[in-house]
Amino acid sequence: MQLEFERVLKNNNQKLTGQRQAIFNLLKNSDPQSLSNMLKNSNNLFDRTSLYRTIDLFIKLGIAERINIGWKYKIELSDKFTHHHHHLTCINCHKIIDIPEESYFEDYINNLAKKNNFAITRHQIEIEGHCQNCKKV
Amino acid sequence: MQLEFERVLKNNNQKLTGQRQAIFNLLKNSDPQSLSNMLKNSNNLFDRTSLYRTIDLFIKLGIAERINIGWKYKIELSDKFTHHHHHLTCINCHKIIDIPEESYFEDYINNLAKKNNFAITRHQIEIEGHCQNCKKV
DNA sequence: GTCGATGCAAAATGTTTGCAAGACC
DNA sequence: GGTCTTGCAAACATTTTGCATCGAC
Repeated sequence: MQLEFERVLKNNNQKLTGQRQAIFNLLKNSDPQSLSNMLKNSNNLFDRTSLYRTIDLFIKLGIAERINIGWKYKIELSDKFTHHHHHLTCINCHKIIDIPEESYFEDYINNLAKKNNFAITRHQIEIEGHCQNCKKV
Repeated sequence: MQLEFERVLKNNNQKLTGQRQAIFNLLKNSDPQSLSNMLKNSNNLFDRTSLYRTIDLFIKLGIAERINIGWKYKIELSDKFTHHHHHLTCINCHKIIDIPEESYFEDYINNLAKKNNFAITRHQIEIEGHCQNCKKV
């Protein structure tokens, strides 16, 4: 995981700086996070500006992904570092449930692309609703 | 379409004001739009604040939907006023291609929700890549 | 006439930019 | 040491809030 991170940076002629490492560490083993949350947890290891620039870089290099949740978005490590998956988002408690990718989705989406003569670089399925707990209310 | 709009407002004890009508008109028969774009086209019929408040209301009432596109988002009328569909977004020319929903995919997602004890209110599939034209480049 | 919706101003929040100083290779 | 990255400050963009006024029902 750490090695893969270093490899991706090197392959793209990008330096491994303390800030980039700190941001990567925050994302590692964590639920998807908002930028403001990451800033709070920065421990002064990086500046707001660097965070924006680094997240931008991580997304370009495919290290991280942006997932949209209602009006907001959060960041998580990409499939390279986890496994390809999608999300069920609870609109009440904001819990995010990972759902594993199933080939059924892939096939469906690839088919769709072919029909439309479209070259996919990324896809995202977001499902919103109420989780088990919040349904009761 | 206009009637359905009025019906939804009335059912929810919401007033049909000039501003809400103007914003609805902007969304009608249009590609998904950003809020800033809608403001530009407001013709001084509504204020920025009202736009935010109205879009918020429209989304709560299921009149409009927010679709996320990379770092930004746009607004379009909901399925009630069009047909349920998803989007292929070209990351080069930013063209948005509508793709119709297919029932077997619905079924699949509903199943997924049942397995996770989750009550779906909305789902969205966003696919990014290069469209037919931009593939050539 | 009542009550909720609006516009305005201003604050809060989120994001980007220019540039000098610092850190990685 | 050269060059890319960073932090800072400040600009810019986006969204929210309080409050007095207005308008739909």
